[in-house]
Amino acid sequence: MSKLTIGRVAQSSGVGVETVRFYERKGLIEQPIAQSSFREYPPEVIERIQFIKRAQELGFTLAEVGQLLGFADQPSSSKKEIKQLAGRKLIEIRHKIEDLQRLESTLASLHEKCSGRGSLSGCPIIESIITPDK
Amino acid sequence: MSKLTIGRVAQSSGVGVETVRFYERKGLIEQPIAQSSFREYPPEVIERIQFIKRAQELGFTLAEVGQLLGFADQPSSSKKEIKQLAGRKLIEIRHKIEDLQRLESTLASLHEKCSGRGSLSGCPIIESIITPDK
DNA sequence: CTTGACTCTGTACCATGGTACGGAGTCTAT
DNA sequence: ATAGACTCCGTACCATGGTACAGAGTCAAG
Repeated sequence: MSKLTIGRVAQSSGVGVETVRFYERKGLIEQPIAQSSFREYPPEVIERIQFIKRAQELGFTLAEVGQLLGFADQPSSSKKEIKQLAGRKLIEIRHKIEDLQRLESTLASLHEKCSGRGSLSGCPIIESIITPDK
Repeated sequence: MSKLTIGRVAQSSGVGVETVRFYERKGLIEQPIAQSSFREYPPEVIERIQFIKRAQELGFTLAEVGQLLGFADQPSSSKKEIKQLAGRKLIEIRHKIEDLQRLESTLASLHEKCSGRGSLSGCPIIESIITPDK
């Protein structure tokens, strides 16, 4: 039942004090009802912040983390909603990978073609930017 | 020798008027010396803007496009510098791909594991965010 | 009872790549 | 000569995920 100050919460969860307030403004953590004039957090808020951090690592934006938390907060939520959210994110990530792979192969072949010696004239990288063949 | 107004330049190169001025502020295109009180562009500026757009498509930031243009503008530049810039970008892109691939496999296995049916309890996606096993 | 550490609110700022707008000036065609 | 289209500059705004700071208030220890 020991209530935590924002500073302790921040330190325990590995973020800055400003970040905790930022998450509060974004609606990711509820502003606690305090007896005193300072915020008083229950210890669970630390796990909540770590949830946010890990969801971000999985590629979710803060807005999406908000949805995940919303589902997690409602006992009536269903796995279906979570699965759909994860599915959409998965598709997004796969698209991003494909885009980057195309980019990589274009840039890699240019990089390989460029001798790296001599003046600029005839540099395949510059040439291809000037006159793309796609 | 026909000088172009900013509106024509924007239209011909497929960007907005504000974007042309934005690129000027960023030093990507030089502010033209005008006889009149309006900017007067040589036709070459259209290719320059298209160069910017294509370099962006290759994954270069505007700051890097600025470097590329700086090299391209100096006849004394060497292929070496360009090749180095492209090489760094290539490494960056490959790192990004690897990060996303790790993400993809984590999320894909969670997505697969989740039945998508029933209440939230035991949803592997939520569970894994709460208790990551890595 | 005062000092120092902490917290409060509100706002501004960072990068990135633009977009939008107000109010004034200018240019062109009729 | 005047309407309408265009341009000027400076500044503010968009999203994203925070970070920083000013000036005031609060709290605990000595």
